[in-house]
Amino acid sequence: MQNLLSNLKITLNEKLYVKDPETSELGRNILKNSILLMNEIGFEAFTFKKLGEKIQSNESSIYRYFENKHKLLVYLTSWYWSWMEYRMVLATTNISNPVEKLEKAIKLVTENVADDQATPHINEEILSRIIVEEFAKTLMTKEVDTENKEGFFLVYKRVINRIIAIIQEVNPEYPFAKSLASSIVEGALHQHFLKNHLKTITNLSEKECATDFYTDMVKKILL
Amino acid sequence: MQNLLSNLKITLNEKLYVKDPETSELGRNILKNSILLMNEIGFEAFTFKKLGEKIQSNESSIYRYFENKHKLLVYLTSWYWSWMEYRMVLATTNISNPVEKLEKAIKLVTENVADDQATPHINEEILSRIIVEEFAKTLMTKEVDTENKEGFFLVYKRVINRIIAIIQEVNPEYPFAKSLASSIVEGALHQHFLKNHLKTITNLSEKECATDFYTDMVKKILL
DNA sequence: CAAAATATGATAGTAATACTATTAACTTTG
DNA sequence: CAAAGTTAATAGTATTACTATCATATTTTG
Repeated sequence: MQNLLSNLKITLNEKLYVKDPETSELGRNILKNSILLMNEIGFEAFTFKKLGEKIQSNESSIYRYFENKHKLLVYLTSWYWSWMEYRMVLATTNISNPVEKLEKAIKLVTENVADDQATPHINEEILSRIIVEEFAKTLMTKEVDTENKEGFFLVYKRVINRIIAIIQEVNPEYPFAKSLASSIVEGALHQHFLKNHLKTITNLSEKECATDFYTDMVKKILL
Repeated sequence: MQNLLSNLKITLNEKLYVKDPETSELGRNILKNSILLMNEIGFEAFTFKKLGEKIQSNESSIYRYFENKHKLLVYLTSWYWSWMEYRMVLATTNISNPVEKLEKAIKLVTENVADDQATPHINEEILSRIIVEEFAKTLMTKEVDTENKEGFFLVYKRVINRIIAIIQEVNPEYPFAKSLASSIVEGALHQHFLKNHLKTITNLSEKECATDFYTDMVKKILL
């Protein structure tokens, strides 16, 4: 899988950037360090000026890659969901049993993420923390409808649509396949957030992941 | 119920405000119009200056009630959850059958909200839209742990704890009561968000609410 | 009812943010 | 080697998120 991944370039919606950050050293440096800095200080306190200082480059150079920090966040989260989709395809193709397929897909979107060595400039473990803490902010803006039309959230929706398809394979009679799939993906992030910050209203503890909760849920609902 | 509510003053954590907005005409005006303005232009574009213009008052006067717009949002969302808790208590006390109790609680947190005439300065219908679009932002900050310790999210957690207790009454063997309860409350908001903006990944349509989806889910999981 | 306390309004000012524009230096490529 | 493109450095603007001060209006209370 590492070999496969190292040949795969994750290509994202061109509207997300001014200049493709994967095509230059500075661009990859922006990606790498924006993940680190955003994880350290949070999206609100994150600025291109601070990032410039961190990578010993200039604010204005970063603006040549991304229009603003919102689009950078959408880029990073799209990258994550694209990587997730790739792994989901790998994990579920050639598995004939739909239940097993669903279990694998759920495991992927609910478990704790480890760094994938195949992408040296992206630390997936840290990126997944940003997804837990900040992903909702990419959607919750007044521009969500415009940006949705421009395809900013296509990758995210594609991941959910794959899960919807598997749910329908498992039980074609179930009437809420879409809501169930989106609940699992969003809900898993939320449970991880709660385990980090509001521990009293989740059953997940310290290093536990949300897989058991959602696997149990899905089986009881669909089987 | 309207009579009961008109005698009930919703009292919130004193750390959320500088001066209690419920104690003056200007304060109530700030609450009323911050809900309207935030719904119109969204939390990011919302400023105390714009609110001042809207209510024909001064920016600096608003700062005498709230330190910043984040705390105002936490105040408004706490108000909402407090109102929700009150209605939940009313709807579930004296009902002996736990399943029926759970159904009523789920209905409350998943259905579309209508304005409650008992509170003239708060439009609950519009406030509920702000909850759907902005609530996650009250939690997703770098200060969440400090603010949680200061009790900013107590009301929200209390609503969830009431649902946890009912779930445990219905099925004491179920091992994920906490995660299920928090999933329902957060998930319902998210499904409403999707129905407004990303319609393809939810089964809810136009004016539909999330009650059927979650009632079905909970019954299959717990019974 | 007068003095004191409090609430509000108006204005000014500051530091930081989120950019845009310009110019210069350096690097790559045809 | 000249042209084109990339990056760095600097400066500048409008807006935001406040803080401080002072005047005035209103309310409280002794």
